Amino acid sequence: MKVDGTKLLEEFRRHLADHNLPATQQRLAVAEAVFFAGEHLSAEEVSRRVAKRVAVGTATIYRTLDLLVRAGLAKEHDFGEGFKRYEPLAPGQAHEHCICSSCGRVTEFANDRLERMIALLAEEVEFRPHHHRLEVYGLCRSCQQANPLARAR
Amino acid sequence: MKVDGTKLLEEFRRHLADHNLPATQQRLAVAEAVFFAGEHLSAEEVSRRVAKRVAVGTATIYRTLDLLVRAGLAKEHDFGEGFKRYEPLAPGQAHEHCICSSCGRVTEFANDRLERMIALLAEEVEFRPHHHRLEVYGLCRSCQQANPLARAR
DNA sequence: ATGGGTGCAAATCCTTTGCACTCGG
DNA sequence: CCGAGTGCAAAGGATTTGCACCCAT
Repeated sequence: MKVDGTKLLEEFRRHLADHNLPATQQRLAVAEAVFFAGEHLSAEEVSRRVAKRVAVGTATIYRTLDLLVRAGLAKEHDFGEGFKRYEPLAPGQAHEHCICSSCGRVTEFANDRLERMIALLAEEVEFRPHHHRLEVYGLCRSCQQANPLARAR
Repeated sequence: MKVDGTKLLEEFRRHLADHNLPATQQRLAVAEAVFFAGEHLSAEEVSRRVAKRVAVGTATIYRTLDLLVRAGLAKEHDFGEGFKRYEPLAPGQAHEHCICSSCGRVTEFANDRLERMIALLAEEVEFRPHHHRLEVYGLCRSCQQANPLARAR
C-alpha cells in the first residue's frame, strides 16, 4: 500500500518530541528505511539499508522497530518465515496480504465490506474485535505463469 | 471446532501404513494428544500430556507434529506468543479464530460467505489463493465483563 | 534383519538483555 | 550537565540437527 514516507517521518519526529525522547541519528535512519521501503522489510534488511548511512547495532534496530510499532507508525507481520517483517502504516488504510508460497512476493488488496464482515462475525460469537490479521497463501501472478500446472501450497 | 479424534487417529494409522512408516508408540501418543485435545496445544503442552503415558523426547514431539501437519491431519497456528500451536484438522470445516488479547482464550467461528469473499478478493488482484489465515484479536466474552471499560488491544 | 525412528545434547536462529559508555536537548 | 540511547556480547527461548542405539515391520 502506498504511503507518504515524508509525512510519516514528520509524525515520528513529533511523536519523539511529544514524549521527550531524543531524535537520534539511529532512530531517524531506521524510521526512514522503513517508511520509504516499497516492501515489507525484515529487521535484517532494515539493518543492511541503514548501515549504508550510519552504523547501527542490532539491538537498536529491534528497539527502534518496536518503538515505531508502539507509536502506531509501523506494523509488524509474521509471514511464517521464522522472522518478522515491518511495513509503514498508512493510517486508516486497512489492507490484507497475499503471500506467494513459491517466491514469497506479497500482493495486497483492500475491501471495506470484508473488514465489516470480519468484525460482524466476531461479534456474533460475543467477541469484541479490535484488529485482525488476514493472510492469503497461494501463487502470485508471475508464479502462476511460470508454472501453469503448479498447485499452490 | 469439534472433531472426531478416533476417526483422525484411524486416518493417521492408514497414512503411516500407506507410506511404509512405522506406527510407533510415540507417534500414536502424540497424535492422540493432539486429536483429542479440546484446544490448540503448544508443543510443550503436547509433550506434557504425552509424558503421562510414555516418555517422548522433544525432538520426536516436533518431528511428529510436523508429520501430522504434512499428512493434513493437523493445522499449525502462530498466535504471536513466540511459539506455535496445533489443532486437529476437521476436513472441510474451515473456521477462523478470535484470540483474546487479555487472557489468550481462543473463540472460533465459521462462515462460508466469508471464505468465498476472501478467495474472490485475492483473485481480483490476480493471485491464486490456496489457503489463508485469519485471526481476530480483541476481548473475549468474559474479559469484556470483567473489565467493561477496557479497550481491547 | 534392517531401515527408519528415537533420545540426548549440542547447535541454530531470531530477538532480547545487561552494562559501561556516549550523546541529544 | 544527565538521563535516556547505544553498542557489544552474552543470554534467551523455541525449534532443529547429528549421531549412536532401538524397535516396528
